Amino acid sequence: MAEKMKADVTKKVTLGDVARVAGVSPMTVSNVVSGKHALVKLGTRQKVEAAIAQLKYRPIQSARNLRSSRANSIGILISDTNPAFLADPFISRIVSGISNYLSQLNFTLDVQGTLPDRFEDASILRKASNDALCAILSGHQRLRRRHLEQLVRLGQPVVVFQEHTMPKDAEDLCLISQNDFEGGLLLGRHLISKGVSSILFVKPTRNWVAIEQREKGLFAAIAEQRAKIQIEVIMAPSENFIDVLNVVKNRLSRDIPSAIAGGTDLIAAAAMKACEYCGISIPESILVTGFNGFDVWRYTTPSLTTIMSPAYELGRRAGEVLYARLSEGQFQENRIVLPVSMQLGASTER
Amino acid sequence: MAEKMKADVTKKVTLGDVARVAGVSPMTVSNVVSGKHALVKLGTRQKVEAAIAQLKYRPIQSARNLRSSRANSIGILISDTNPAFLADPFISRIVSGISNYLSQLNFTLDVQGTLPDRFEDASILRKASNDALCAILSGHQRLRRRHLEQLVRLGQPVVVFQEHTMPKDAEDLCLISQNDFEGGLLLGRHLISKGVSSILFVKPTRNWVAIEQREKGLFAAIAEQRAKIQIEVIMAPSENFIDVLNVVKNRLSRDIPSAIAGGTDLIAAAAMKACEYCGISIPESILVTGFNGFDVWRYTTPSLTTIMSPAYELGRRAGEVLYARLSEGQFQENRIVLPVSMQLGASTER
DNA sequence: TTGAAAGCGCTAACAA
DNA sequence: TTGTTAGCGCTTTCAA
Repeated sequence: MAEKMKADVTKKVTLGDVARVAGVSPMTVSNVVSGKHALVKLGTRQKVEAAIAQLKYRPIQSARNLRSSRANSIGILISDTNPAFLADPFISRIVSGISNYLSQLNFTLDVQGTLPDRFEDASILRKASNDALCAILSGHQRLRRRHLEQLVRLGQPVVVFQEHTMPKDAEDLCLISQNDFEGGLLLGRHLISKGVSSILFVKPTRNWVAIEQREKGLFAAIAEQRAKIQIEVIMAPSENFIDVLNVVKNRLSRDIPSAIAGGTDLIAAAAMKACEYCGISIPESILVTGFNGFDVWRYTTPSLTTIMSPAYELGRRAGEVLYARLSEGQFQENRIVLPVSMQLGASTER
Repeated sequence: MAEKMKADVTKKVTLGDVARVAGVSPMTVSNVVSGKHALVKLGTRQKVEAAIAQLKYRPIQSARNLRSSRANSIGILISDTNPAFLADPFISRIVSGISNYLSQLNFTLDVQGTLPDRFEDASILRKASNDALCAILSGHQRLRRRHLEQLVRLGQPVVVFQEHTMPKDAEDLCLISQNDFEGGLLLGRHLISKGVSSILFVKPTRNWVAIEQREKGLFAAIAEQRAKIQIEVIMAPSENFIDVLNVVKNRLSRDIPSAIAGGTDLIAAAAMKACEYCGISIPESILVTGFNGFDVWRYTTPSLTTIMSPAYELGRRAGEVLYARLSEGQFQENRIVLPVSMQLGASTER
């Protein structure tokens, strides 16, 4: 008896149990649970709902998935050298955006991080458990290209963020990115309007595509204005605070450009510290801009002029596009580029 | 013929297909795929592995899960008012930690965010698709308590972060938190050692448990030293930068305490801006401390003395504890509290 | 060490 | 509007 009671508590409740209690067939319960209200008379539905509540029935997803051969689940694989891969504000916002969008559609989001050189062994790639995959790549161009091709070869819908080169025969792939070029352009125009005569662009040695685009945008702004502006690019060994600080301090000991454009907000923040250290006041003696404003720009002194990233929106769009792809059988677009906007701060205010 | 080829490409490869190609039974393939190497002769295994590679076979998770009634999956439900719920550095580190730990065990992590008042309707709670659940709660004490009880009633293993009160009859629950009290204590002792005579603790109106603990720790440090130190607590309507800035500016117009302890790093950063605005220099005229050092402390001017949060480790421990729970049938401990450490910055350096 | 049989819980397809 | 039948792809169980 005790044995039996324990079993009652432990054993999972099935559709059949609900059907028995409600006095209907399993199929009717299935229709209620799946929200196919048109197929079930109101009174029947209420009986079923009562039985579901009484038994605390929760559908076993794996059984639904197996039978319907849809997982109602998307996976996202994130390549990053930092074990706390979600700590990157760009990444965390993308993932939040896609997660929220999918939750609302009753989809699950499986999140997995990987080191760039372990990408190909990621367990999420080795089992078929998601209807589609997303990825954020990192590492050198060649490596990212290989990973992109591997994703395409899986033969399922794929969305990749912040990549630009589309592999051949990749119909079931959609690339989503923000307009980094435009961001560089906006900052360049802004600095020119402030009358700068030289710009120092600071980027990490390992420069990824977005940084390249930002740099190109900056150059384009200068070309566009036919302005006689010196532009110099220096590289820090990493995006690490101390590394950037030292490189910039060292560079500033030579002479003082009229503006520093950081490849990212964190680079700009470290550059600002370098200016402070060298006794160069911002914005009086030098202007500073960042890129991808999330929070840092608020906390720097002075507050930082930067480009606002639509990262959350990137994730949401990925959700939309994937859901449409799964419903309609193919992507409507294979490339989506979202606009950015400039956030003015005190660091260029004069 | 074209039809058939298309079908070949599209149709999913099953265990049976692999078995046929390898000339063995499905059971043998299953044993190879599941890594049960002791049960399969080396030569057989190699044949099977060749067939798997040739067919690009990936096991259908839902079928495995259904048959074995284990999902190899953990869900995490995060209650937060911010849609970009992963943008919080504490949360993003917890999730990264658990994700990495589980990936390595071939477990999946399903991530879902929810507004605090929608918690109970979260789709992750309405379907049985994970072997266990984690949660990060938010909102008022009563609400969080209700959510905790709801989680326990699901009848599956649950880990909840940063909660302290254990509901009755909750054997299958483990609470994991960092030692916020100790953090407050460390900061309090540090400030006392610097000879402060008054401390202003700044916290949000909506004060959650961790903040309470930090405050208690601060008070305990003072009690411990029998020091004649004034301590005053003020509340900002939110953790929002501008809100904190205004509240602190307003308070500083009255008089200047010898130290400000922010309930979080962001609060401390805003308080520092307020000091700057009021012409009060840090650390000469006032000391400032934060809490939960992730990145902000590096970028403030001067750099901030703060408590380093073991958030990533919290997540990793959750993974460990859950895996052990699933293997052994019960939690070994129902409460885990991880230590914190102090990070000294220039904001208290004198 | 390998294989055969059975069935996990659900829903597609069809029948009534 | 409801019910019946069959089977999704895998692993448990047992037999050889």
